Amino acid sequence: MNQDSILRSLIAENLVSDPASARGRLLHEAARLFRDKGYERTTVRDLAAAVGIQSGSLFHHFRTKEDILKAVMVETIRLNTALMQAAMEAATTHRDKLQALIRAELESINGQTGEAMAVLVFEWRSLSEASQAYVLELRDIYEQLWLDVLDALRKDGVLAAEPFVVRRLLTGALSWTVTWYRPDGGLTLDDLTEQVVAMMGLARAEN
Amino acid sequence: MNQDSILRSLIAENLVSDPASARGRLLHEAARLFRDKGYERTTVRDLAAAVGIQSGSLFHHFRTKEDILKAVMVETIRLNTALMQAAMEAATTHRDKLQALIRAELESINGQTGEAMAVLVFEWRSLSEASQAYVLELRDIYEQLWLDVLDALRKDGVLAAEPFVVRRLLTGALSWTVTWYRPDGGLTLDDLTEQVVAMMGLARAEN
DNA sequence: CGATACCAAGCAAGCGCTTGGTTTGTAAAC
DNA sequence: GTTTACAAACCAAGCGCTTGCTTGGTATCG
Repeated sequence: MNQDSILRSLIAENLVSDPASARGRLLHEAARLFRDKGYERTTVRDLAAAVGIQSGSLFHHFRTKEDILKAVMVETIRLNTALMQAAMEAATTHRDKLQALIRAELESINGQTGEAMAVLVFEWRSLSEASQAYVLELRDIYEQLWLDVLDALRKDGVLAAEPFVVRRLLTGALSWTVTWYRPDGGLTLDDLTEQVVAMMGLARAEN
Repeated sequence: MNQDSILRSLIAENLVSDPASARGRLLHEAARLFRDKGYERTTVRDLAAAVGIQSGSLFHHFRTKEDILKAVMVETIRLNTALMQAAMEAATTHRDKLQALIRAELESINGQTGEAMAVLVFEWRSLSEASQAYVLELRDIYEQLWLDVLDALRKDGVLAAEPFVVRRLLTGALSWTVTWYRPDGGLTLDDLTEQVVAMMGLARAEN
């Protein structure tokens, strides 16, 4: 399953919005605005203008402004969980599975869904507690993917640190790339993936 | 020079505010509120109430609300640059210098100045561009501390990845701890420092 | 004809900040 | 040692504007 077919099957199951639909376009623009200016600084008038409607008309599609933020986050997590799963299943060794996860997360953060992923990281506090709880549940699913692979590497003796600590350190390291990584800067995502693996002392040459 | 004497000499030079002064107390409360609720969600009425004055009286001490955010960030960077420098000078080998820097940054993020450091990380976009430029200048000073040490480790052959990439990955990994690390969770800051070093394949046993 | 998608207008609340005036601390003048 | 002078610190009130959201109505389309 490639990225596109994963997206299409999620749309078919009504788990994410079709980017071509009115709702999908709004969520895409919302992600961009929320990332660029932050959730609080983005007004419903900004959001409406971005898709060419009146501010009041937004509330025909979403009950509240916060619902828009929640939808951005929920759909992003759903898509990325599916992408991670696919990426990992394609790899064989534990080390390659980790590399595949790192690569996939970097792709999520710095690729097509980057705007939405940045929102997920930096606008967390703007969600109501109830919504946070719901999003956290979804998150746990793909966190487990990481922990399983890291546990295996630990048992292989190639990872010296605690898996759950490593995962959290990696979450920070990879999320943070959104603030500095630019694909046109002479460093490809593959390069960056290798750098992360190298920093962990897991570079291929040493294996 | 211990932490306290560093703080006192910065106060004497008027580079950071005395925590006991009106200004110092306000900045402390502001850091807490900004971290807990975010800059935008914190009103000048919240800030004033936190120090027991009327909202209008704030503007006797600061020209604008943004000036308060800027002051929190600037003073935090000044203090931490001084702390980093001191921590590093106390160590001898390159590896120990790196460990000292990691330990010092974790302390900054999760210790006394943690609230202000979290603001520095998460409220960056709320600063005007002019203020951002000014804060960035201050930041460069201590980023160079890191790069020098990482360069040396690279030349020693114990670090396989690019120093500037490693620094950015570490920035993310360490900053992110503010979202999950709790000192009462059975993991001390020393433990955490060792975990970071271990993740990089630089654990002492292997040296 | 009924549902869906939208517009035009505006409301109530909350926002950062200003204003004019009062209290408080300090130190020289008498 | 009281008086005078003055600035710093603060209050009470509220202004002008923006905010998220509502309302009542209209176009579009199967």
